[in-house]
Amino acid sequence: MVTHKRRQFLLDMIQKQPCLRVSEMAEELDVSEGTIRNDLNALQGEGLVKRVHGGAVVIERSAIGNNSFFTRYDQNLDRKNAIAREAAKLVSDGDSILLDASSTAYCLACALADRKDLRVVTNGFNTANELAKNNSNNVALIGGMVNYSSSSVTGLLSERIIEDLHVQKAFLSCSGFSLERGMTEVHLNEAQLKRKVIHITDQLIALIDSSKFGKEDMTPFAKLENIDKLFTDGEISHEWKERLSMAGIDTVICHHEANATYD
Amino acid sequence: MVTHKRRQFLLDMIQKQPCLRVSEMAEELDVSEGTIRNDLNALQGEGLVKRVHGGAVVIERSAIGNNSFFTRYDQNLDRKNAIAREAAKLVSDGDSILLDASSTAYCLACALADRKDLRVVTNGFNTANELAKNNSNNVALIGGMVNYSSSSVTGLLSERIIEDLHVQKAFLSCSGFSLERGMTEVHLNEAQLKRKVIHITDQLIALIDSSKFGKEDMTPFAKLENIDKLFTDGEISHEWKERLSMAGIDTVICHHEANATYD
DNA sequence: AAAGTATTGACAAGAATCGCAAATTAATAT
DNA sequence: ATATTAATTTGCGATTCTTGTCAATACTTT
Repeated sequence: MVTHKRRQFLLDMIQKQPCLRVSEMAEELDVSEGTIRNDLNALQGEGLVKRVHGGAVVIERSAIGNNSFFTRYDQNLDRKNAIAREAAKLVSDGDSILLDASSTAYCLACALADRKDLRVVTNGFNTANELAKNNSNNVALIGGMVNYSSSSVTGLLSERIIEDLHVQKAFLSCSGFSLERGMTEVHLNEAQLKRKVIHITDQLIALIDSSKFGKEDMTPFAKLENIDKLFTDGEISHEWKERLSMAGIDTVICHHEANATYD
Repeated sequence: MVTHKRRQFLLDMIQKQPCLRVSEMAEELDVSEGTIRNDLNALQGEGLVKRVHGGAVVIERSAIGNNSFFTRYDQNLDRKNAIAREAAKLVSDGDSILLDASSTAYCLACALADRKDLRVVTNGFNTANELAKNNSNNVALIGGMVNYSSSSVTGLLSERIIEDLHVQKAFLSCSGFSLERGMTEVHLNEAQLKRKVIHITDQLIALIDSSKFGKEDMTPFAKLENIDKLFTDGEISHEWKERLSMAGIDTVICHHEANATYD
């Protein structure tokens, strides 16, 4: 309770005066610097601020669309950020990568803010926009039919373009995952696009938060053997951990460092 | 934080006064020149500035702050809305139309909110998003390289896709207009895209607010005889009204509230 | 063209800050 | 009252930032 209040207060402080040192905040609130650091990291986990050396800055939410993308984005944000943080380690300056239109991929895009000279292909508006903020990056948005609710494009135009591209790493999410059918997707269009992606990437990296395991949706697009690396979060069950291991899938479990706050 | 804040501040300084020496900045901010150099190099790494001997210049003035699309959008909003309101009358349910990424086209998109079953092609994020809110519409976003500052896509991908499409009406804006060179555009990419558009549309409808008349920018993309109809606002000078009339251009003057006058 | 001045990147020393993990304290449940 | 869990503090090695120095490079002036 006290901690929650303090964090709200911190948010206010940062908003009003964005050049505070950790030490100043610690003194102001009469707690140790370590606590402030914990708070700042927790707030970062919730996607409310971005840490910078010496403090934190408020995050300005992308201008495009106050639609349902961000409601999806808010769900399980900590898990997604944990996954994004780990997955980001696979990307170096100058890499060519592909991201889908999922909110997890958007988190990854945010986590790549300090990379340079990336060549990015994506079909997500917000992801494209986020990465295009950095002028050294080269961001290609795949064309196609616009889906307002997911802020993405799919369809024939997209698929034909994809065929002519090639990337080192493709980061794909899915709406369901099972050992039998691999990665599955609710929407046919999305799945078709992702199928094509598999053919034009050196590595397929799956970003699958723990809630997706055991669900099977309409359209499968990637079998287990297509997956080069799988990132998931710490909430995954022991059973599934076991199964993935047995299936020989290179799995990374991403724990979020900052514990969830409660009211 | 101090360092992040300082770098933001540096960006501002450079933007406002692009020929500052490192030594001046160092004194102004009360840090060593080495620090300024580090900052400048870091900002260059983020693709925000380009180093030059003695200082740095901004890469793209507009890309620094928040998404500049909406700052452009706010300028002369009345005029744009007047134009959009009139131009919208040309569009009926079920039409296939093309809109560019300009803020005027975005106004038009907003004015088309109550149309149904439109088939739309555009290269502007916000325009696409606005029209895709209506589920009965079919909105295609042209793929290509993302330009953050204008929230649009251009480039080779876009151009190839355009060639395979066809629309009844294309609504294009421009950054300059003269009788000799017709519609001109500051950015080469934009102009190239628009040139292609002319070939795949039955009608070209020009949306040109009065501030553009008499300006000539780098790249021409449409001659007078390409223009089927021209919409502008009431602030246009008598001279230009005369000239357009003499040139035989079908012009519509759009007044803020009252009805438009037709010549 | 040569001399003179300014600016540069690179490096190293020192300071500030960071993340991590273990220890301590507070809160809550048994 | 005691055990358990969450929150905070503390200490320490690692990292990042700042600054000053210095040789190399780029501009200016003569």
